[in-house]
Amino acid sequence: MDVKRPTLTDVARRAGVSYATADRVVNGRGRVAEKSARRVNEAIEALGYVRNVAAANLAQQRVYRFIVVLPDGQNAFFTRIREILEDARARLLPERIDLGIETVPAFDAVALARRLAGRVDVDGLAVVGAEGPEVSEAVERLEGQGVPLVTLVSDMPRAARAAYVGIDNGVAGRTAARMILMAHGGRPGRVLPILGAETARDHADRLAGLRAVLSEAPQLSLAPEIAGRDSAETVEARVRDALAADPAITAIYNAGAGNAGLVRALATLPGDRTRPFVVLHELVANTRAALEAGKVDVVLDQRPEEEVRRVVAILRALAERRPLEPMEPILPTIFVKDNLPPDPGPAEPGDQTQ
Amino acid sequence: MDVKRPTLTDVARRAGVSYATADRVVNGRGRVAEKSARRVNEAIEALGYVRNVAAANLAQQRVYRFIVVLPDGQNAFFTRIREILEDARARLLPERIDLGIETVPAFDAVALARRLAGRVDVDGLAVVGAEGPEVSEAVERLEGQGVPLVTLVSDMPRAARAAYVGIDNGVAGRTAARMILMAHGGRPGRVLPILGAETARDHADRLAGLRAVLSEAPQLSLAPEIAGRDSAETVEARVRDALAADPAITAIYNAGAGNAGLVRALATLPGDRTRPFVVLHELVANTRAALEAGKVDVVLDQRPEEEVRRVVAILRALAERRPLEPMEPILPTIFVKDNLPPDPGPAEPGDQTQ
DNA sequence: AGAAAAATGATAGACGTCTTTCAAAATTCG
DNA sequence: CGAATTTTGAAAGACGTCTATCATTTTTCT
Repeated sequence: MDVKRPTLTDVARRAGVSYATADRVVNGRGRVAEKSARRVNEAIEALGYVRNVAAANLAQQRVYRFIVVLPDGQNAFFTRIREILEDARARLLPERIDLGIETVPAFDAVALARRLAGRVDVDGLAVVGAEGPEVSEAVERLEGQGVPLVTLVSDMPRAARAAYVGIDNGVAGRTAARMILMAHGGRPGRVLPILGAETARDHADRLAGLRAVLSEAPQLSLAPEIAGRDSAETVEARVRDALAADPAITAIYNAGAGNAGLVRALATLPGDRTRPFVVLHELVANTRAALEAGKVDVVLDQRPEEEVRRVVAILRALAERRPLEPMEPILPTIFVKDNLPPDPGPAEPGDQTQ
Repeated sequence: MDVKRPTLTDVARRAGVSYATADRVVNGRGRVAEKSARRVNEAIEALGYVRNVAAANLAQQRVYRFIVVLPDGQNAFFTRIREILEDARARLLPERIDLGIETVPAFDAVALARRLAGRVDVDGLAVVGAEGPEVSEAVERLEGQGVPLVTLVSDMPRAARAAYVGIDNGVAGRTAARMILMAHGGRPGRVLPILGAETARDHADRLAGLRAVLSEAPQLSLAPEIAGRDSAETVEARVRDALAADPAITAIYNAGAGNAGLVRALATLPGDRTRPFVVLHELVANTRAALEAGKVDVVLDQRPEEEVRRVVAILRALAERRPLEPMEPILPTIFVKDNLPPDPGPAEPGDQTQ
C-alpha cells in the first residue's frame, strides 16, 4: 500500500550533509565540493530518490508560458492544428501552462525571424519551420538566452532547434507508394505525383519516398510531377490537363495541399474512364468527405493531436530542465473509408465512450 | 507573465463563507446548507477555480495502487502488453502510482472472478474481459465497494465496468476487408477468414465487419472460416488444408492469433501459385518480421502503448474523483512494410530523436 | 600563519490543499 | 422559549520542494 518514497531530506541525511547542500547538488546551484556532490549522488542512487515534481511545481509557483507560431491563411490542416491547440490551452491552464498561439505570414522567413527576435518573455517556442538564414540566426540567439525552440510539422535541421515534432516524410511517401502498389496488384500503371512547390522540403521528401518504393516495381511508371502551389484552383487545372494528356494514369499521389481541386478535377473524368487510385495527405473535413464518398482511396494523416501533445510535453520538459523521455517517431497513419475516427462535427464533443 | 489562478481561499472569500465551508463543498464532506453550497459553486464558476491537483496530491500524500490482470500464457501480444506495463510502472512510481501486474488463467471466467473477489486493497483494476456471470457479479460487488474497474482489449459490456479500453473490432474487420478489396482492384477473388474460436467476442466482431464490407463486392466470395484456436500448429494445419482444397483463395484474414503457423503454411505453397494477399493482427516480433520479409501484406495493430496510457489515465481520474476527459476511440492502425515504427529490438531504448 | 575564498549548515517562509478539532452561531423542533 | 441539531468559522499542522539569508567551517593561496 503506502510505499513511502524518500525525500531530499532523507538523501541529505544518508549522504551526511545538510539539506542545503543536497539541494545545491540536485538543483545545480554550484559551490559544492566534488566530494559532497558524489556522496549526495550516491545517496540518491542508493535510495532511489526521485524529485517530487508536484511539490516542486507547487513551491516554484510559476506559470510556464509557451508560444506556438503558425502560418496564417485558410489552410485546413493548420486550422485543425489551431483548434487542437486551443483545446490544449484550456486543458493546460489549470496545470499552470499558458499556451499562446500566434500567426505569421506563411513561408515568410523574414517575418518569422522578426517574430522570434528577442522573445525572452517566454519559456519556450514552437514554430512551423521556414528555411532562411535570418531564422537560424534568431533561433541561435534565443537558444543563447535560454529560450528553447522546437520545430513543428516542418523541420529546420540546420537551426539550433531543440527537437523536431512531425512525421518522417520519406516514410509517408513510401507508404503512399506501397498502397498504390497494392492497389495495382501486379498490373501495370502510371502514377501522377503532385506537390506544392519543388522547394518545399517536406513535399520533396515525400516524393523521394514515393520514387524509392516505386522503383522496385517495373510495371509502374511515373508521370511528370505537377506543382500545385497548394492551391485548389491550380491543382484542379493542372490535374485536368494531365489526365486529358495522359490516359494511362492509374494513380495520383498529392504530397501537398489543394485536395479540393484534385477532387473536382476527378469529377470531370468521362464516365467510361476508371477513376485513378488516389492517395493524399491530412484528414480534414474535405478529405474525409471525399474518402467517405469513395472519391479518393487513402488519406495519410500526421495525427496533429499527437503532435500537439508532444510539443507541449517537450517544451515542458525543457522548461523544467528535465530529461526528455525517448519517444517513438510519429508515424503517418493510414486512413481508408472504414477506419475513420468518429466525426467530431461542428457540435460539442458530446458523450464519452471509453 | 504570472497568471495567478484563484485558490480555494479566494473562492471562500468571494462566496462569503469560510475556507472550511468551501472545502466541505468541493470535497463533498456533507453538512453544508444548500444556500452556502450554491454560493460556493457560483464563486467557483465566477472565478474559474480549478483545484490544484499537485497541491492536493501532495497534501493527501497517498500512493494509488492499481492492478492490471492479464491472461497467462505465451501469447506474443500480451507479452508486449506486459512489457509496456512494466515500463509504465517504472515511470509512474515517482508520480505515486503503484501499478501492479498479475496473471490469471486465460479464458477462465471462474479464476478471474476469484481473483477479483474482495480486492478492496486497491484503488482500481483493469482486466482483460472474460464473459461469465461470476465475473459480472464480482465486478458489481467491487463497484459497490468503490473500487472501479475498466476492461482492456476485450470488453464485458454487461458488467458494471467503468470503461472499456480497446479497439472497435468491427472497424478492424471492415478495414481488413477494405485492404483486401483494394488489393483485388476489381478482380474476382476468394477470402479465407481465420479466427481463434467462434465464441471469442472480439474475433466474431472482426469477422462481422469483414463480411459487411465484402458483401458490397460481388466479385469477392468468402471461403468457410477456420477456427485456429489461437494456436500456431492448428492454424498451420488448417490453412494448409484449406489452401490445398481451394485453389481459388486469393486472400487470407486472420482475426485471431497463431500467425506463425499461417506464415509457415504459406511457405509451403507450390512455387507457381501466387501467394494470397494476407491481413493479420497485432504488430509483434513475428508479424513484423513477416511484413518486412514480404510474406504478409498488412498488419492491423491496436496500439497497446496507447491502450496502456489510457488505462492509467482513466484509473487515475476515477481514483481522484475527477471527470473523465472525453477521448477519441482507439482506431486499429494499418501497418504495411513501409510505415513500420523503428524496431526497438532487444537492446535498450537508446537514442532519442524528437 | 594569516587572509581570502569556497563550501557547508541551519533555518524559515512560502506554495495550495487536506484533515482534524473545537467552539460558536444559526436553524429546527417540541 | 429553550433544547437539540445542524451548520459554520477559525486555525493549525502536514505534504516535499524552492529560495533566501547568514553564520560558521573548511580549504586554498600567498
